Amino acid sequence: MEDGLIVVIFPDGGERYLSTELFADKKQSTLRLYNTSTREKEFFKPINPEEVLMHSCGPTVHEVPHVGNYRRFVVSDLILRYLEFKGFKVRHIMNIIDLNDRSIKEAEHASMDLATYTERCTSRFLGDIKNLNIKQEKVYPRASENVEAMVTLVEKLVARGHAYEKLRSVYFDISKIDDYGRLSNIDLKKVKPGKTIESDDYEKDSPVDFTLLKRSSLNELKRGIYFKTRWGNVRPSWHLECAAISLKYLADNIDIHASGADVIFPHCENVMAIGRAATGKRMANYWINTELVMVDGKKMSRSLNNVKTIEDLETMGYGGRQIRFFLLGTHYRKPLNFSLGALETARNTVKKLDRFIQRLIRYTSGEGYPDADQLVYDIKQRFSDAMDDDFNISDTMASLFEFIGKVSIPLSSGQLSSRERDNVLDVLKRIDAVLGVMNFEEETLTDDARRLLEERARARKSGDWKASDEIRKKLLGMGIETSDTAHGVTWRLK
RNA sequence: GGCGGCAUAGCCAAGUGGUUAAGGCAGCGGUCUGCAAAACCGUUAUUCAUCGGUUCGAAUCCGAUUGCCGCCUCCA
Repeated sequence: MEDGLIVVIFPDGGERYLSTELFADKKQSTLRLYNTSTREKEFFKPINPEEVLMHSCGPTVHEVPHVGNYRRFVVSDLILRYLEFKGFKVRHIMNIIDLNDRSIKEAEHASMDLATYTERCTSRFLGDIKNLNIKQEKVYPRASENVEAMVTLVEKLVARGHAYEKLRSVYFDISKIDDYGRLSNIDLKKVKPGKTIESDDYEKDSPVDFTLLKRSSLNELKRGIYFKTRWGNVRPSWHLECAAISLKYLADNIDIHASGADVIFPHCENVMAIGRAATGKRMANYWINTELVMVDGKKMSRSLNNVKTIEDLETMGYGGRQIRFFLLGTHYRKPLNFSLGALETARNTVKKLDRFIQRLIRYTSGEGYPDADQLVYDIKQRFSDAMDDDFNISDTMASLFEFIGKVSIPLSSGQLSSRERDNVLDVLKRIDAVLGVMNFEEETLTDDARRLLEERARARKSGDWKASDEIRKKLLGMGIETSDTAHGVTWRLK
């Protein structure tokens, strides 16, 4: 049989068999991704199963990126980590757009050299993604360092008749791309002309064509912001930068292109068009676009003056893990509302995870819990089922918290054996290799705190509640909470 | 105006044709405790924006209505 469906009915439901070799389909993964290009969930089939190629549109660094920007970086990170969890090796590239209209303008405002100016924002970006526990790449290709590849790409486009020069700027001719508009589902005949024309780009043959290379202005020439080409002194556009970097660092045809929902048109559409025109191939097979972060019902953006940076949130007392949890907590294709309440929820939830893990770490073993192995088996299964379904993060989290709830029973009663405890910790670590929100480091006390705890134990023994309460308050001031349980005094960091 | 999306408890959010509508946060009650805290147990939507239709059966499919959002321009 070449193709078709085999139905197997097991008397016990068959769950245990599904993860065995019997059902492992080597050719087709169980992961389904929503593809913007087809507007459907599709099974993920890598071009080369040995190495998945993925490109994420990186930040523009004319400003420090804000929380809204970081959502899609965190989502890219989740996808990357999950692919690795599934056993794929992934080559991932995130570009940094340090050469565009805005950064040139902002650098001038700040009376700074362009490179110095953008480097400030870039280093902030690199620090932020570290705080957000986003996997560090070896290299983040900068637009400014890859201009040669961009010019070569434009030469190719011109040679193939997909681009033309006009008054020392080079434009992309979209009329030669038969399926232009497919990604964004835009019918150019219906787009209102006049609305899409940039006022200074009148030289284009058609108002819908887009700029590849802009001739540098007199001011830019003076500041050294130009690149010598056969068409004149120019600088590259955003769409060209993104496409050229993807082609140079990855391949003509890659697996995943990840970006934001707000830039499907024109950006991703244009990147796709450039790739198609230059190579004749599909630039990427799967186009993933993360929805936006909203503030009071409006998109978080500089122009609406409602942005928050990671630093802002850290000043407000929220750490990287909490922010990551907040950004991850809602499915990537749904808008995410930013609010203090939502951050508070993230903080409390992360704390709940932390406490559970600390209890596991300190747990001293019991005689064993019959269901423990089954629970570990079930969470592995449910976790990957949920993530396989286009990264259904709500379902993923639900499975995680149900697991925690169920393990809490033998953990509280002291039944869990040390082997079972280790298995629980182990599966949590595997899950966190994807989620990146947990902390497995054992909490420790300072000598001072340890002494106070002992002092308080003595006070309690002698019934000196006043002294005991005072020490408790003191410890709380040091960030240590105490609990007096039937099995003795326990403590945790607040 | 064109294209697309969303509406489920106090808040956040799964579920997209069929046994009791996941999970988180917050709240409430209980166990424990000198009092707390934590932990554990229990509890919080006869109902899924509204109206109509299809169906034996609808949060889920279809139509209409209302409200909100995104893109088509800055921002990214």
